[in-house]
Amino acid sequence: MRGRRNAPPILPRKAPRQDRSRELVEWILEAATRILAADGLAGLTTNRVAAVAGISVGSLYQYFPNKDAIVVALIERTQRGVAEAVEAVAAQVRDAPLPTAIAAFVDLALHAQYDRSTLAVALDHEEQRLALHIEFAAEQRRIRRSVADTIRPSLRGLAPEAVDEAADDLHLLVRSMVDHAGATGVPRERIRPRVLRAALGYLEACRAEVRSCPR
Amino acid sequence: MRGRRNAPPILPRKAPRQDRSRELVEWILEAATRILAADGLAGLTTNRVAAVAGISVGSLYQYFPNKDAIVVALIERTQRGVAEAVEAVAAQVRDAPLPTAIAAFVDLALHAQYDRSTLAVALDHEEQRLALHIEFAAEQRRIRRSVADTIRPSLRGLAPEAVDEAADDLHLLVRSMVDHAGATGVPRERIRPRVLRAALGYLEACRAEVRSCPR
DNA sequence: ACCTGAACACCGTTCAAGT
DNA sequence: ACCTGAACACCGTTCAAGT
Repeated sequence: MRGRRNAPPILPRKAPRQDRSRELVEWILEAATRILAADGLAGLTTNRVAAVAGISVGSLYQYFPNKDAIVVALIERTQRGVAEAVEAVAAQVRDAPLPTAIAAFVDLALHAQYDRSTLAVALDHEEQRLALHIEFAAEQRRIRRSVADTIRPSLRGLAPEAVDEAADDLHLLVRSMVDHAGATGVPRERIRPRVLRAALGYLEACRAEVRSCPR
Repeated sequence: MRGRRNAPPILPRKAPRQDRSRELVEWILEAATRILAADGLAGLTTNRVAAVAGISVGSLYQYFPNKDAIVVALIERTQRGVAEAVEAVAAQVRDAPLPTAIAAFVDLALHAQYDRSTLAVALDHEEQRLALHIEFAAEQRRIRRSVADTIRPSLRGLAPEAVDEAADDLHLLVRSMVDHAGATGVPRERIRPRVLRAALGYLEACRAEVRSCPR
């Protein structure tokens, strides 16, 4: 477990119980969102967030222990949206053949990568950096479950944990390829077949393994 | 081509032609290496680098236009080592069957991820951030060529550019899975078979494509 | 009890002054 | 021509002073 030592407190300082507090947190996140969308990470300073939110820096620090905590909160919010989208796709392709279902997931990833704002791109990078210090486990599990449910019928005979692992691998594989393509300027229609090949190839390899040593 | 606008000058300010200059650059990089190894990215400040290198900050800025340029230089140096290792492996498995060859590449990646210093981990993260502003193209091409040479015999009938793409995909896929496993604490022997499955599955999917529509 | 914002510590970068 | 390091601008974070 590398990189987990000395983890600074990154979570929100206190759960905003009162309405006013909740509102304040909302203002802060809204301000951060607007700044990120306009100027990216370079423009995001705590003083600017406070100014745009219409409060003082001191107040900001009452709700977030440091700057990263603001970014983490935004990432969590974004990830919730991603998890919901994945669940929606999973529901839609419940009875579709595997290649169709996988294609739907891949297209969702492509959409997320190619049709999105500076904001989302900036958050994506921070997510990778912060992932070493904090776990975005809850949303990760929702995504895993949706993918696992989708591929399970095709992997009959595989241990449940193996299906979960396959779902995680598939998720990572698709996301890595799509992210990298987007970052290096490979056009969407050029990367799509390659991602599909990787995803379906991986699943086919899993099936071959089941066939060769069934349980 | 996202993220390439406003690219600040990140390359070394001047090629150190004289011996003394070359020595200075060497001192700077050595100091940076030592600091990164000891304290990670958080400890890397230009003033500290200068102090450890035994020069003044001003001199440092004569050879590197900014802090990132130092990190980029270190990354390039590291990548040269990686490219050499890949080439060595490729030469070793030249006549081995495909699964053996792929396993050798995967083991190289596993070794790089699991048996390395704080320094390498820190550089890895910076590489992903800086990749948006600068291309580490030369070493990338060397790696691509080695992998492409290795898989080409198994992909007879595929267009040359398609083989290169497959090599890039394979590289990315292996590296992403291994990096992620290392970062989340998945033990090496648990991730190994999954990476092999992904890599070989992808290649098998490529071969299936060739068979279904030969040229 | 909570908000304010000047102040602190620190960092990347510059540039007038030296040699 | 090249090096030096104080100084500048700026940023994250704190805390004494207010209400």
